[in-house]
Amino acid sequence: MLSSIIFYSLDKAIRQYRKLAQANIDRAGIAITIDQWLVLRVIQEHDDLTQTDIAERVFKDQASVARMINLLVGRGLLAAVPLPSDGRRNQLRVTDEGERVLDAVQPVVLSNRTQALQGLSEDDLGVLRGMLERIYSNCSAPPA
Amino acid sequence: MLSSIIFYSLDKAIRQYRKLAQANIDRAGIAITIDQWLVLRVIQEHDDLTQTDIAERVFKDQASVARMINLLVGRGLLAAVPLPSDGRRNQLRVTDEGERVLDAVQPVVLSNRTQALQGLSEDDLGVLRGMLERIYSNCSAPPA
DNA sequence: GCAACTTCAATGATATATCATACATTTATA
DNA sequence: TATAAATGTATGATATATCATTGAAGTTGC
Repeated sequence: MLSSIIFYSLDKAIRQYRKLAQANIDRAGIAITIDQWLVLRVIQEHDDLTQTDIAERVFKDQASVARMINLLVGRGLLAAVPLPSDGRRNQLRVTDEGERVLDAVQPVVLSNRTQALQGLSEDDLGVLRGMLERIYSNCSAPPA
Repeated sequence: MLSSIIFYSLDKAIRQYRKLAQANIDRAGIAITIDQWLVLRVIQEHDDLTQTDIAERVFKDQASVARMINLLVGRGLLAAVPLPSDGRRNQLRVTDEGERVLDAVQPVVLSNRTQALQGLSEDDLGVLRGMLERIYSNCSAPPA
């Protein structure tokens, strides 16, 4: 029965994509992980998000994001300065070095996607995305 | 462009499914993670695999599998006895307790799948699987 | 039969992932 | 305005993930 292997295929595809993506980033001599890259990009696009907001967007836990942010700050890709308007928060900003890394990663990401999606038309991708979203919402709802 | 979000959707779907699955297993009062379950099942079905073989099947690293096996042995779900024919290996066997856990998890897994795949026909799943396998093989090949 | 190679498993190092909790700071409300 | 509730961040505990290495044990080729 197909349902018995669909999650296996799903897992397999995403893992292999991650491997490819990470390998190509490494090969390009860029020292960042895909997850770090994703967090950095989210912050670049929205510099006013809380850790919880960021976590939601990258589909991770707030605790994970807190630790990734620490790491990125430690590596000089991200700057965190206390926010005067809210004593609990920091203003996060991608540093110049961080911008350089993001710029360097961008073409690699594009070529990864191209390679990964060879042979799939825009229509195919629309269908694929629809089914994935369906699975997502099925899993989000309480059981029938 | 759809390609820019397809991996996001993929990640989102699989993560949500994992959350659902783990929540339902927890709710059933079964103390096992999905990954542990998967490893245990693979061993149940093939009791003559090396850690590397198992790792390949569950799409993880040999080191990860080694640690999971240790954990499962520690929890009494798995037994490891030295293999006379090969001093490097252990014979792995699911214990009675392990079998009980697998039996208990089985219906939960089935109902998870049913819920997650609501509204998708067998044909849909065939198409989905085909595309996922395509992505997988695209990512496995060296870049064109 | 032994040296070179391969395979198998274990482990240190590093980075996550998640939960639960702790603590500080805001915000809401009685 | 005190106090309660909510929010934001950090961190301990535990489990993973991955890479690189180690070391033991098998296999091969000569």
